[in-house]
Amino acid sequence: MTEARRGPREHVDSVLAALADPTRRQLLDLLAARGEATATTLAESFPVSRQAVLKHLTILDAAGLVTNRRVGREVRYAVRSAALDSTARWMAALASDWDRRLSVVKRLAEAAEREAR
Amino acid sequence: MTEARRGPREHVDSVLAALADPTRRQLLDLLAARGEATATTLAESFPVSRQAVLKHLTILDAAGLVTNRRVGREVRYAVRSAALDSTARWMAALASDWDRRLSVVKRLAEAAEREAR
DNA sequence: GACGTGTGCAACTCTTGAGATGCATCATTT
DNA sequence: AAATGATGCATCTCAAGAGTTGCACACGTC
Repeated sequence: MTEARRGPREHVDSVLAALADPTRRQLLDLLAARGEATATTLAESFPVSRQAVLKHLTILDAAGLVTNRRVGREVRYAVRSAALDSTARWMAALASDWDRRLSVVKRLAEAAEREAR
Repeated sequence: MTEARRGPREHVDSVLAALADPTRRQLLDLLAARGEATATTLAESFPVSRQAVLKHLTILDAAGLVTNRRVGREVRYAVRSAALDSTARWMAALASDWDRRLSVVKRLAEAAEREAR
């Protein structure tokens, strides 16, 4: 179940929730450094249990930030930058949207002040 | 205490943690629409109490996403897009960094395969 | 200076999520 | 098919965070 189909809103939601945890960000960094790794391998270079790592990987997978493929008896995970990239774009758009609205409010305030004179 | 001085790492951390909550994102949207508002006013158009709104505003303030100024006996909050913008840049940089590392790993894998032949 | 309204603080409840443990299961290897 | 090593699942604990309620304090107004 590698990433379910969802609207952009829920997508952003899950990515932000996934990135909110410091452990998951470290995990992503480690994964990016190795290219591909299993939950068991990752847990060895990590201060938490394999099951904890697996939970995080499941969450990251639901957010579309990682993918997994089965190779023999092991499941290898890899980073998937697309979801992160789209969320970055969303944030940038939101930031500029705020700026737009704020400048509008500012203009209105100035107009009201001129009116009051 | 409008946004403490911190390194870029902790900054990103607090922004992501702040944005992880859906209620806070709605709150930011509402704030951006009004330009400026008090915790009491915001709570009136919101399904939560004033204290709950205030808590969220405190967290958003710590993340640098809002500012507050005192006007008479009320405290008015406003959106501050700078922190969001810088976090968006951080995410985009991270995404491209992953891409870079992944392509390196891919090249190494191909080289190893040629070697094996 | 008294009254009303908005803000600030503290304690409490309740849910969520991180982490651990134990055991079952499934695929390779001999 | 037996043994080994990896994954998968269920349950438990514990701490953090969202939300509420109640009350004290501060600021403008009459």
